[in-house]
Amino acid sequence: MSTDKREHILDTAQELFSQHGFEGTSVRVLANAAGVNVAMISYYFGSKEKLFQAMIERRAGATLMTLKFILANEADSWKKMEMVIEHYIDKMFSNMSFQRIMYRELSLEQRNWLSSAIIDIVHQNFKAMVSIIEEGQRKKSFRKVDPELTIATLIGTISKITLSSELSCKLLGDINPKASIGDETHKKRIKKHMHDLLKAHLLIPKK
Amino acid sequence: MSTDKREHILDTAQELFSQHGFEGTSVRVLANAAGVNVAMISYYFGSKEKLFQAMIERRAGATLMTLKFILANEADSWKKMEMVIEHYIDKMFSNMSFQRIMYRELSLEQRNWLSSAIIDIVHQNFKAMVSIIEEGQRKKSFRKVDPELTIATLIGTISKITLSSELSCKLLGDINPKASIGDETHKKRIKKHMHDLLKAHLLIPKK
DNA sequence: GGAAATTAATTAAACGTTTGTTTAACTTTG
DNA sequence: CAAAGTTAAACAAACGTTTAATTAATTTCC
Repeated sequence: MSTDKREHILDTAQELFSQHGFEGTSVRVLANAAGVNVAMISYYFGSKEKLFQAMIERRAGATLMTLKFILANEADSWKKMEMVIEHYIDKMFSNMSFQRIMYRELSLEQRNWLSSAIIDIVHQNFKAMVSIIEEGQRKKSFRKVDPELTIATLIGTISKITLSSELSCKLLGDINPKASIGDETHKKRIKKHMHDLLKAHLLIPKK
Repeated sequence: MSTDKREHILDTAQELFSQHGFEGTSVRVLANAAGVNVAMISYYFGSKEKLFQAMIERRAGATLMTLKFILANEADSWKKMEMVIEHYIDKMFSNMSFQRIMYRELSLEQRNWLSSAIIDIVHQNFKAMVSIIEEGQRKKSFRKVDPELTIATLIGTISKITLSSELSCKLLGDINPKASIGDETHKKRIKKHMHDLLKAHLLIPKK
């Protein structure tokens, strides 16, 4: 079984699931888009649901590694936080279709076995980020903010923008609709906003 | 046609669409859950899709009125902002199932006619909130923050938490899983966080 | 005011599609 | 020449919707 073709089916599936949802994507349309016979999906993956699982598992967990690397760093807490902002926004923007699928799946109460798996991954990332804030608070360089909700703000703001390009473009006052979201200008703007926001929120102002 | 029964079908639809999505909810299951015959859905609403539209239109636009009321207030900008935080969080928590459907729909590229309608509503709310920040900046009581992204943070943080109760409970370190999210303790905690966050972000610290 | 006529509401069954999956025959590959 | 890959066709089950028959409610008329 050629790995290329398998990967190509997974790529197509990710794109279509992101656009139309799992239930909204038929295996026939999917196979057509990937340029393979319908039977190949069962042949390669066993079933549509197992294809979905394979697609998730391919990408999941990739974020955690970089986070642990940042965490192990010698830098002070705010420097770490800056690195997390930078890294997390890059990650989200380069993985938009996958992020959409993941968060949509979490908001559904179908396929609970999958939700639990996703929650585990998200939870690990979340804890890693929270620990940076807690460290900063122990070192008295961060204020006594709500650590969990502060991270929820970071993640929530970014996924809000990532989730619907069409909406975001309109809200952020953009002219050209589809193309622009996720481009460098936007990314920079969001990075600056998150940086300013968390700086004002976390850092104790110097006298 | 009894309005009660129509409303009851819409209630059931909202609950099931919220849990399993539009494509994931069959008209038979829906009719069964509502305790009516399958044919009644076509009879009352014309089609499954028109039922969906009716369900959206029933709730949409309700937020805007209160916002305009706050906007027309005599209070200073920060007071207005505090009112928005209070009102918006209450609204989101009392309408969780509907919010899930709305944001899920926005992240899909199905039914574009509906997405546009939803975007219009969200956009109006969004603009109203942005205008408060811009007013505060004109009056020199708010800092030169990014107005659009600041509102995106407010909305994003809350919908992040509203979207998946299961995840939120785990992330916010809760013991009992389903029941607690959306209760008063949580709501207060989120309100305090948003209040502190936006205060630090928006207000110019006194010398 | 009550029987008759008319309209509205409700039902079970059937409709034609589309769904995900499997089969069996065929082709390519090592 | 056996194993793996690929195909079109067929599978049963589920889908949204419609039909035709029946019951309930409302209106009409004397």
